[in-house]
Amino acid sequence: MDALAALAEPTRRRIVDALRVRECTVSELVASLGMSQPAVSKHLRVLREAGLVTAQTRAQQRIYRLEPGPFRELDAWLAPYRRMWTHHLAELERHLDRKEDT
Amino acid sequence: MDALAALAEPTRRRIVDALRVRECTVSELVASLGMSQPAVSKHLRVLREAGLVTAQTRAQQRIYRLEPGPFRELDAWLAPYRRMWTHHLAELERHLDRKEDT
DNA sequence: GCGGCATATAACCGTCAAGGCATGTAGGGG
DNA sequence: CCCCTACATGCCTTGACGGTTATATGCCGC
Repeated sequence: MDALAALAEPTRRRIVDALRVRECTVSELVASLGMSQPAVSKHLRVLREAGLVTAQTRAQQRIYRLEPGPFRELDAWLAPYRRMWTHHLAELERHLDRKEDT
Repeated sequence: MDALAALAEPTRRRIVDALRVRECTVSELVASLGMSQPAVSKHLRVLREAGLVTAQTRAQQRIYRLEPGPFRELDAWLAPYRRMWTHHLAELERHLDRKEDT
């Protein structure tokens, strides 16, 4: 779950949120984030090493896009916890049913 | 998504993994984690402030249990990304269908 | 009330990450 | 070739974090 650590950073979440809409070059991300270019490149490196994004070279530009794998892993990790609130919902329903009887 | 930052820590993930099975006192967590009690208490504080756990006082013990809310939020945040790999799977299926034709 | 148990907080230290600036590198255009 | 563009990397500083030991707080039994 290395992806989780990478996504803990607000800036990096902003990056993946942007990439979810469409793939972007570094310059586009720099513009939309209002941060220095080296800072953005460093965040992209972290995301790359976590496998969350990949870069494709076109001329001098690097086009970054999301990679689904780690998101699936995160989803799988979260799965057992999903049972928690579905169970809660079931309990709530039972409770409401009992109240309806009275 | 403050919960994400809290869950980025491996030790804190071990704690929530333990609490997923059953609610625990601090001493039980200290024993199962093999760490000093203050360290565990600090992690529990972070988890509390992120709303991931709540504590119930019984005598001198604090019984910690998971709170579903933030996990649901995390799930909701992840939802749009889920579309990503389901879409990929659909593409893969189409690809395989085409190969089957040849 | 007092001593002891369970937990929280305080003070401190080492480490690490995020941001800035300056510089390196690679590819295209003139 | 040269230079400019687009990006990566190195270095530095600062602030936050995880761990420790020592100490405070809160609650029970006697």
